Amino acid sequence: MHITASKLVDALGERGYRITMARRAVCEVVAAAHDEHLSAADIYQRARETSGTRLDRSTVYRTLEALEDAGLLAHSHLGHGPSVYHLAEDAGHQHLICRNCGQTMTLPREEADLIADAIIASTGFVADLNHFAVSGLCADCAALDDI
Amino acid sequence: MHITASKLVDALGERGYRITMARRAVCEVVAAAHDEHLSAADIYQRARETSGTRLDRSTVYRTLEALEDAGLLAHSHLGHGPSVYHLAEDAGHQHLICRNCGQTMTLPREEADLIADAIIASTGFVADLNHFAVSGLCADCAALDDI
DNA sequence: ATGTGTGCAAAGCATTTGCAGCCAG
DNA sequence: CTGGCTGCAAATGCTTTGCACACAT
Repeated sequence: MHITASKLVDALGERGYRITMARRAVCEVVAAAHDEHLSAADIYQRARETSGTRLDRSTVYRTLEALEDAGLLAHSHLGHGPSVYHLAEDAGHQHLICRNCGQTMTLPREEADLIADAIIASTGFVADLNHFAVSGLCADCAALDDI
Repeated sequence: MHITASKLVDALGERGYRITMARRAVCEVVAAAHDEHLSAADIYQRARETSGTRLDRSTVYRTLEALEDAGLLAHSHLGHGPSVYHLAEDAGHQHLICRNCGQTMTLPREEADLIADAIIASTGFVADLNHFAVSGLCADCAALDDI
């Protein structure tokens, strides 16, 4: 099951954050977008559309920061573009982004966990895979071998 | 042995790039900085100091681009800051950056290769580890467990 | 009432681009 | 001599910040 917008809002409330229209709007968008890779700009645009409210980019950033602080949301850096946000519960996988075609895919959680375990065993470093993507060539582009 | 500035310059020449003062200056800095993580701003500053020449940021970026195009240089994204550049021959390891103390360390090449192999086996994706860092907590910060 | 959250505007930072002149080939 | 390369300046894209007012508590 996926977390609902009201759960996000409630969690913010419990953390001492005030519940406002702007925050509600951002929570709706974020909750509705499970699995999608939304940039701050995407969230801003959708939040404006769904809630006719007047809403500023900076408010979106501040709300996303609050959600991250509350441990409900996380952002990843997929490539050279803007950061993308996703629910914390959707985390744990590793993003793979093809430097040739730009396609992004994911490495399943179990695989990612194996890698994280290997890194811990060898260095003691507790890796938070999925914060940064891994760049490379997808199977299709690698097959072209003329990159 | 490490590559020298003149080898970098020569390689640019062979690729059809013209040899200029600006390019020489950038090559000196890059060749002298093996193993260091230099941002474009660092390179700009050092290149200005070492070669009294007048030099512009944009020229540095353009030269770095030329060096990358020639396969001599690569850049990595270590964190939220600027990209860092290093000689292509120094690549192959995976950067680990602690989200708490900001310290960066490296995962040895053999470990990184094992991971890359696991990713290929499971998805066909040819990972270029070391382009993006892995975020997480270093052993020391993880031990604090109050993050 | 009080101070947190808001929109607005402007700054910030890393990087890119347009352009007219310069210099390597 | 000719086009690639330069410095300069300005623009870009994403994100952050300062501020006075608004509103959730």
